[in-house]
Amino acid sequence: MVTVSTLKSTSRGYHHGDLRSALIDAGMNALESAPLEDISLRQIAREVGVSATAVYRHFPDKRALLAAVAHEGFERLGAAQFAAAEATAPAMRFAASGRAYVRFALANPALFRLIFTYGEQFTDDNRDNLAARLLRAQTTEQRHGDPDEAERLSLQAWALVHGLAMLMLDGRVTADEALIDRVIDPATLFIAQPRPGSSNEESP
Amino acid sequence: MVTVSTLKSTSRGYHHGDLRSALIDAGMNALESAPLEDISLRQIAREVGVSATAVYRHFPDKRALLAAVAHEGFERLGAAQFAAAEATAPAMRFAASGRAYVRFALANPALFRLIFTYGEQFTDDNRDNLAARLLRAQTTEQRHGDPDEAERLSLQAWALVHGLAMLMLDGRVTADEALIDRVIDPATLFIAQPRPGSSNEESP
DNA sequence: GAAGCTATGTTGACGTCATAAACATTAGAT
DNA sequence: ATCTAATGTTTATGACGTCAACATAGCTTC
Repeated sequence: MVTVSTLKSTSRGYHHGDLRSALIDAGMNALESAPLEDISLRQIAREVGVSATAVYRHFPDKRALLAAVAHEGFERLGAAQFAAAEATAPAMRFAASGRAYVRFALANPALFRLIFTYGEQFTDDNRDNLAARLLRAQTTEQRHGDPDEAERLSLQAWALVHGLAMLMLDGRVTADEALIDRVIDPATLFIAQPRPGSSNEESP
Repeated sequence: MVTVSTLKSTSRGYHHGDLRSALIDAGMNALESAPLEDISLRQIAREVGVSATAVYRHFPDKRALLAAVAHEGFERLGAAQFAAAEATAPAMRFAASGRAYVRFALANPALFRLIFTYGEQFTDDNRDNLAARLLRAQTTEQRHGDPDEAERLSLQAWALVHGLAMLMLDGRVTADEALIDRVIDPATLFIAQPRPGSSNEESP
């Protein structure tokens, strides 16, 4: 998190050294103490000790700066999930990385919102990041290699944890650790395989 | 949606007649053609044909005006879910109201975001609105009256559809009707009752 | 080394925003 | 009819994102 620019910032001059990284760091810091809508380009520039317009040498606009912060945040989210999975027994890893997702959101509310609000759209280039690979691997294993079912499970699992995180951030659901465990419960969620002939069983 | 104030607005004088409702209507309209972050108090006032500061006679600040719009939006979301459930065979109603939730979000992206960003916090007074009652009734039926399990299912179902809606709005998942059906699939979601002793069955 | 080019900063300005204070108008009660 | 409270307007303040014009300094090339 501390970059070359941070070290250089005490020592002068007209030129900063690594302003781009410093701006991203400052943006990340700002998000830790203020909600997303209060983050201003001018404030970030002030933090770094540079004029507001200097930002435009490195980013086309405010949105692009925040998108860079979001990118870094997304990496951290993936890393947090990965670490949680690694620290858990294999059979529980899927649920563990889901819980890590929600906990990350609660620990970094503004950053989490930023990731999904100002985040870059997914393209073939960036779709395959750490978190996505982890999810894909886990769901493929859960579905014993069936790619369609793994795809479905991926979406269901992602939607579930993302929705829970959002509802908790927005105060619609109490942000409580026990509640996270209760919602992300492998025993009550996501039937291992669709029961044969069960697709239309719902109609009377 | 068209209120008295809208009708009176052509025949105006110094006083507006029903400015409060007119501002809410104008806010609702604005959200249909602009993203949430572009909505300004001044623009809404301009739309109604009144000075920006007149708003403060009816709302303490911009946030309060938007909260009023959010309140109205939440009612509409609940009504959309209710209508979808009514138009569906009883056994499919739970899934139908979930799909309606996601479709409402896709049809009203800015309003949907507003509802959960600027929405009032839940209190004992307002927690029990139309959507909440519907969800509670449906989950209680699905769990044959077990209140704990109904509570859990409520959260799981809400988180799932909310997450799916958000991911689609944010462009992380393609906003596709078929995909909604695939994710909200009663056959692969939410085991009817937790299987006895199945908590640790996840390991291969 | 000196000269020049280019990357990287700064200054100042513009239009917009939310909001506050002081003032104007009008609808209703007396 | 007059008074008063509710409801709008004008004007002003400070912050914002962004643009255009200008300043500085680090690097390359001789």
